[in-house]
Amino acid sequence: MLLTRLAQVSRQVAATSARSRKTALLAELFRDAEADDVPIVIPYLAGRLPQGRLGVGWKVLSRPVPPAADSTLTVQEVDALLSELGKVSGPGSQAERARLVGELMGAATEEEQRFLLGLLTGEVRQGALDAVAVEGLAQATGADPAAVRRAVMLAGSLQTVAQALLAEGPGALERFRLTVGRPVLPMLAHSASSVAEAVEKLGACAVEEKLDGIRVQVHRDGDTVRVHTRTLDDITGRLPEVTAAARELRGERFILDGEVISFDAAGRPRSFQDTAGRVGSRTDVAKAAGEVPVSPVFFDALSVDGTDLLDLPFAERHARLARLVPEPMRVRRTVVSGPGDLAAAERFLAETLDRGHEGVVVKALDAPYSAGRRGASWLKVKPVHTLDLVVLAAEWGHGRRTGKLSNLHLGARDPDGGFAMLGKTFKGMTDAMLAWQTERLQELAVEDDGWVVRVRPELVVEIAYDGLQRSSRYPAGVTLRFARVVRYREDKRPEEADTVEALLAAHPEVRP
DNA sequence: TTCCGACAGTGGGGTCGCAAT
DNA sequence: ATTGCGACCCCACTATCGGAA
Repeated sequence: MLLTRLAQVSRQVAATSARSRKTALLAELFRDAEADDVPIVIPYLAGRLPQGRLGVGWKVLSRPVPPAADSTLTVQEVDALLSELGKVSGPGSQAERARLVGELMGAATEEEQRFLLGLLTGEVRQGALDAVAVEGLAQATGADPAAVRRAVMLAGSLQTVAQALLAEGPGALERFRLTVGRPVLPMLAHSASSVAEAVEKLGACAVEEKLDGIRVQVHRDGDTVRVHTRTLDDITGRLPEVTAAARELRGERFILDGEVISFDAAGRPRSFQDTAGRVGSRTDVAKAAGEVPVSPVFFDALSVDGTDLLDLPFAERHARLARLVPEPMRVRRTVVSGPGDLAAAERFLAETLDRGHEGVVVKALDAPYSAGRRGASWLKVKPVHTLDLVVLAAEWGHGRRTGKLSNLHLGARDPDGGFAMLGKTFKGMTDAMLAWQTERLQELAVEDDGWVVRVRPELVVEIAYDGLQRSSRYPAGVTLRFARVVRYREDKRPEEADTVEALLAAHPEVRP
């Protein structure tokens, strides 16, 4: 199949807002794909490369290459070249990657270049990713969409399911069952603003501590243990403690879901930055493990001794987990019967925060494990802090925010009477707020370099955030975690904004 | 007819590893 | 030795579509 066909469909998909139309366009393309093209066409139209990321970013891609006049590239040729690109390493590799990218782009028409650019940066922006591709695949093969979705979650891969489905038809879906050793997409949580709201929604539920570490899925089959992240990357080699812990358990075959986190000598959780740095270390794992040891803490069991537990209610899955995993290796929890039992849930949250954790996850006791979904039956509750900060500058937005001032630079008052930048945010704004702030900030503008618009520090904005973290980038030595706009405070003057000093005093556990 | 679940988009900060300087 | 880039951890929030209620 020619690349131009994919580029055209991608453009058409982007041009329509109706999901049903997007699905139909993808289905038509998938039907036409030859068997050899399927493993390439499917991921491409889901906005991903089958090879994963290739070490090519904006630096290389921003160099313009004159487009070809005619469409001659086949998807096979593109795939072969990108596979080659992925193998390049060592001295001179940046130049070699740039050369290969230049070769590819030079053979592509303007429309094809745009499509390839989206694929290589992971930003196709066609309003359709995996979920719409799955729907299109079901339509193309006449399979039940829910069955296809489930197979994709269990296989952890759209491409594998697509190949089987297009080659063999809907019967092939049977093959994709939960298998020890093959990672499945993990279940995710929604947010709730309070424990009361969460318990009200869920009724009988477990309230579990939420650890601020790295999500892991641990598979053990006899002596073989594999550890995967939320995106199913294999990180077994970086976490010898987890492998050892899994081997100690009194079960030969299982899949467990949990979090990896580092505790200090006093048993308090280390900061997310410390845990993440440890888990990210690959070159000298033994040294990293000596300095920042990590522990697995589990909260769910997907499979035990060959039995698939996914469709069992959480209460039963947890009972199996408790039989397999001793207490210190399980998340602390309390079970409440419903809104009448709210006090117990609130008390548990307070204790969890006292122990230094992030918050809690409230889970319905009767819910199955919804692999790959952001199920409404898990609700996380974290305390939210707010500050009144001053807008120092704003950046012009992209995509649907083109022409709008979007990303705000936020400052707190510093001791010299000026403002210290604490970070940026683009979150929390409605379209109306975007329009309003674009107008208002341009009135305050003192400089516009086409990217950042600096403004007189006069506009006060209320910002919600999850906590402070160390920063080497910002002048106060700290930055806000997950900052988002709550509302503008036109009733406040910049002299009334919060100070760096007060912020640091509110978070004694973080020292710049 | 209205409501709500699921998705995609719009980007944030830190840290590590690697190659270039 | 330092710097810059890319990958990958963590993530919040809004708009929109289309099926459920």
